[in-house]
Amino acid sequence: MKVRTRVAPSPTGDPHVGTAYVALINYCFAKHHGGEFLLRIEDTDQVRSTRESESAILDSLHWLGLSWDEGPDIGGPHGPYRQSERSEIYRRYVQQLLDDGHAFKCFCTPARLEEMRVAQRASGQASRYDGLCLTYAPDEIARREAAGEPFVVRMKVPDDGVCAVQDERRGTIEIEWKSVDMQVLMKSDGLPTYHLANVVDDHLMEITHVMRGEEWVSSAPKHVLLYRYFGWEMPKLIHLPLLRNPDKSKLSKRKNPTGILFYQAMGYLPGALLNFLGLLANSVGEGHDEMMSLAQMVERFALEHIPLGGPVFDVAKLDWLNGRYLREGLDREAFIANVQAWAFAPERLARIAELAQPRIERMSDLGSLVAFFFAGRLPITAELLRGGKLDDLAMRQAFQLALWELDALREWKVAGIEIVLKQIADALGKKFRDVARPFYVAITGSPTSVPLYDSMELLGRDVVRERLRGALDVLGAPSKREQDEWKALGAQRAEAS
RNA sequence: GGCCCUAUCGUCUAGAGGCCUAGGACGCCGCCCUCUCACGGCGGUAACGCGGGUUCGACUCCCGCUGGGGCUACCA
Repeated sequence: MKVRTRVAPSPTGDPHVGTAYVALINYCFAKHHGGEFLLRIEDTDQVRSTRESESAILDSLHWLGLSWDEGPDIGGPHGPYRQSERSEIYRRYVQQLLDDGHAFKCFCTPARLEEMRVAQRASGQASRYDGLCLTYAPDEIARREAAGEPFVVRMKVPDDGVCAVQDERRGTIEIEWKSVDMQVLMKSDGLPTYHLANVVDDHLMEITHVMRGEEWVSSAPKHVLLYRYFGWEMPKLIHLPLLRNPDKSKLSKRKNPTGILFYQAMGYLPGALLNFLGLLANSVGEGHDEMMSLAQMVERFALEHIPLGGPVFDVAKLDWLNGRYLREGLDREAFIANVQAWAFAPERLARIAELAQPRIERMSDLGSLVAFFFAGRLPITAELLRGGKLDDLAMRQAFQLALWELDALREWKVAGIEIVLKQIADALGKKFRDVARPFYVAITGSPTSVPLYDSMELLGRDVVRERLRGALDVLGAPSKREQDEWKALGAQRAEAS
């Protein structure tokens, strides 16, 4: 049987290096065995999923040099490849489970469920649906449904015994059924949850090997059970380690740049980033050069060399590799072409020109005026930040608030950025003019520069986040306690507006 | 709190009972090259978390502890 793997990102934010990591492993494994690799979009979360995010993810993976045999952009024989377009399929399978008595309708309110969980936790129990709606007679269920009560569909889960999950890399993982929750399979909006959609799609798309993040280990029994209920053959399971921050916690943008777009903006070469992820995905044997192409990674790929412990994303090593790509991997022409594409892409250059042209008297003024567009972290000093009217506390609060609110921004555009910064001034009870100054310093490196919002938009969310974090570090990163207090500032603002 | 995963230099890792006085890569330090810097070359620093077993022998197998991580949603 032909090996078929997939990567199934959820389009709920900026493209993440973790997605690329999982995609790379799935790609290498499939291609190493002469199989197929496909991409599926898991956008069943209507609230958080966006089309912008989806295309950003696809673009990023393409930029890295990854390609797929089937996917939402290119189609294929098992489509559609976007879960939001497969609702009818899931509805049918949910109905089948209902008919077979493997699932049931649940009318419990969020409040009741919350109360139940609090009680369970207090008594040292695993959090698990207590089965109330399982006790209703058919006519009771029909009555509630007819009355228009919202409901979800949950899967039935055995009360006793253990579920043996077979992981091709980790061996057998045993989890007691009583610690497995009666998972919601279909939300009250009629859309499936991950668990149902994932199992149905993997089966229909003939996936043979599911290689996914370690965070899914604990819900694997639910998937095993669903395959059993449907009478389908289980694909092989391989749980991949999670990439980590230097402090070993799960890689997060709060602590580290996690966006593929960030590495793009910083001038890393796609091959270098992909190569680096490959180093974390599959150890290179001694005597082999660590610098390798995708084809070489495919060639050398071995399941048993996937690490089990979560590797720290070590930017220093990425930097070294990228340096080699820059000086060994490119001839003079290619180097120039890359620099041109990175720094002087036509639209970007046009925007920068628009900002700079009115503000210069000699073309030689250009360098210092717009240099910050072509830099990573800026060498900001506390003295420079302190030149305005805000004291350290106010500046730190402003930066921290900005970090939070800017992350929550759906669209990274001038308009949204402006609103966020103005609201921060309000929340702090300061004049916007005074609040703006430290932002100019943090973002552009100078209190006087080209317009701030445009600069921020052009720089991109990830680079802005890094610079704000850098400025905050210079003044002193807020303590846990300060952060808790400051969160209220943001909340008050939200209520007021 | 409950359940699960995991554990070799600061970091990524090799190691599948004797080949280990534990190897490689990044980082760091030193030397060389050199108009500076970088590159490059050479050398150095640095690890088997702890305690019990099993065995003639354990970094390698088993158990416990500890550390780290994940999950615990009508998010994925």
